[in-house]
Amino acid sequence: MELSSRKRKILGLLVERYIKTAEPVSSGEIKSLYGEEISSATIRSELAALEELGYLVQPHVSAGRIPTEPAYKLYVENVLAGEKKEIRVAGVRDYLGKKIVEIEDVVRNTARVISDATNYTSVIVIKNTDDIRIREVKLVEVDAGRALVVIITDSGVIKDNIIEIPVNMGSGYVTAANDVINDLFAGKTLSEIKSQNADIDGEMAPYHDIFDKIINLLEEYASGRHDKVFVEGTSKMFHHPEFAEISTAREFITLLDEKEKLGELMTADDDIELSVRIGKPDGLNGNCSMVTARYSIGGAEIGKAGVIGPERMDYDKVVSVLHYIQKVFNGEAEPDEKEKKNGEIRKRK
Amino acid sequence: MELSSRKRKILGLLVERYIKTAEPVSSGEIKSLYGEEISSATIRSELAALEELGYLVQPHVSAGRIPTEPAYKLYVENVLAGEKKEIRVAGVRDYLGKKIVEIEDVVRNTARVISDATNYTSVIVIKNTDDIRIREVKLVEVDAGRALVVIITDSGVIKDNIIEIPVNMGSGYVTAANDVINDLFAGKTLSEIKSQNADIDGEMAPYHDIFDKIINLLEEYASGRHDKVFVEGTSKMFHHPEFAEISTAREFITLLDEKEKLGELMTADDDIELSVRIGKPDGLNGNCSMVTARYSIGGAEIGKAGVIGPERMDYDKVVSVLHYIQKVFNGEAEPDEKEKKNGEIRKRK
DNA sequence: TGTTAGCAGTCGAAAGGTTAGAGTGCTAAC
DNA sequence: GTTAGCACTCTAACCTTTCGACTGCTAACA
Repeated sequence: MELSSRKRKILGLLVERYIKTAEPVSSGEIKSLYGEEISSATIRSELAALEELGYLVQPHVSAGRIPTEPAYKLYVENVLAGEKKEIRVAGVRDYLGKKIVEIEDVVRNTARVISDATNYTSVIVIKNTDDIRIREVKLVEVDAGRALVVIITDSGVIKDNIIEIPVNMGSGYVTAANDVINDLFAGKTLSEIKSQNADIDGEMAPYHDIFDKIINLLEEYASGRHDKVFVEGTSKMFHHPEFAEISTAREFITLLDEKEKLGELMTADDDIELSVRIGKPDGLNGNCSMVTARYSIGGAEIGKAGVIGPERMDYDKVVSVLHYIQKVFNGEAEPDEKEKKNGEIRKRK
Repeated sequence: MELSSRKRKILGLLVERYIKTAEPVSSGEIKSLYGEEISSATIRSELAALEELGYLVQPHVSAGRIPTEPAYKLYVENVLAGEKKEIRVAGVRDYLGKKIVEIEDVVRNTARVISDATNYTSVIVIKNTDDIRIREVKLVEVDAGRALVVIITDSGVIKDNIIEIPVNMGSGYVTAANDVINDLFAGKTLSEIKSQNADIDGEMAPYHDIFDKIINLLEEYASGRHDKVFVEGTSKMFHHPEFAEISTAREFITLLDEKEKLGELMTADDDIELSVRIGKPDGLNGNCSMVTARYSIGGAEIGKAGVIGPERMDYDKVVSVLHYIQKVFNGEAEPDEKEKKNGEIRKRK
């Protein structure tokens, strides 16, 4: 059912007001925000109607009204449909332009910037790419027909695996295999190696079996890896009155503490470029909301960045900030004046 | 001034009791804990004396007493001097024995185990080892006399550095330099490379200058890196009544949020094997304590693991747990029965 | 039919008052 | 030096009262 335009206006004002003050909004307040001349009694009857429709509730009879979940949803629809506010977040490029880059630092800094700009807790998930890079492979014969495999990758070590090897292949077989295999794997990513697969027949044939087994190990390893979750600005929650109650704060911190669960929550709406989830995203008990954005560097999707905060969240601001960060990472945002000067160098990435 | 043995006993009982209940302890309670026959009036006069000496305070006149900082310090001295409780923490070896190991996972798991075993928030710092491993060095001539250097290390990329190169060295000079330099650096750690320094005269001489410049870049990079800080079990703080007040909780979370500061705090007492700091460790306002232990793997010091909690902390348990973890990492702890079975394989690390 | 002023009614938050009980310090006796 | 006894203090919990913020309703008006 469509709302009358006056109802929509009143509801919009009320939501915005409540986002700002966190206090129930009275008919009088709306009257003074309304612009045109209108009596509070008229507003009261509209409010009563909106309450009937489920958009508002009263904490108690002698209080103003506060928005419900559907009201926020309606509000966010408008925010997303309208022009995005032009927000420029200072400091993002400072570290992106730096000469020395550690990926973790970039992520941590970005999370911090988002948190500082929005004043909410920010979460970034780096999706587990299963393209691991192999540094070294070692084969050690332990007894006839069995060899120990140790694989050193960029992110860790795969050890203590025994594989079967062909017997009766002569004394130098394992050391030879070690060299061949290591040549095939070292410095490459798993997908690069797999695409070589076709080429390794011919003289490599005797090692084909071992090759396959190691690929299996790597794939098992890749599937067991999990996304990395970064949280910044946890203490920001205390800036918002909904977390003044210790029990609410506890629930919130507990969620942030369970990184795996949090990661799943973040990556749930994976097909949506910019997703807003309002109220109890499954597993979150307090009335919280999450806004998450996919982000990619140079076209490749890296993961998700987002914000978690109270249902009464400044969606407009949060959406704008996340949108801006997205653009910066995609290289779409125009640089600031002062940045233009040394743009030539900075563009190299 | 030495305390009489009765005073010491009473103070010890009171501290232990308070650690358990978090409530002011009355003379009557101590009477019932005391063992021998003694009247509460006698205890009261002893308590009054201990208060005079600064070991106790009363929240108000009709309440029992709670220990002060000096009282905890005295108590901890006894804990550290006495035999460490034999604590065995389940699950530590589970992941240490795993076939697939990512360093971050080990750290995160360890932190989680410490937190779960102690019921406090746990912090682990991995000290920045300045022994970076270089994966690849690229030299690209940009114009006469200048080349762009890109260094790829295990932990990140050093880019956008322009160095001066000798002119008039012929057309192939930079590409040749690129190969030589890359051979010298790739796959080695910074300290390994530096120890090669002497050997690179002779035919390498023309590249010596570039070599030095790259070493400089790497050293600058190494000095700019910082320790990695892992926090687990933040929500555990809510299990303790001192954090029921929102302001205390906020201070605590804020500290945990500032990772750099936290890292500094953790690594402050770096010469002490197992350090206990009680009450306001500089920068911590709430009355908190930290217990930290150095830990090493295979002799090499890796960093620090510790626990942060209220001043009223179960020091005995925390010290025992950290001590046990230390032993496990040093390979000193005896394996459990069931672990002995597949010990041969597990010992390889 | 929609809008408005006026007014009675409701409810929470703040302030003040009372009570019960826990624990002390002091005193006097042993 | 130790102890029983007792008066005293102070908090936490509970009640009561008051104040004022808003509302819903009613009746009048355009």
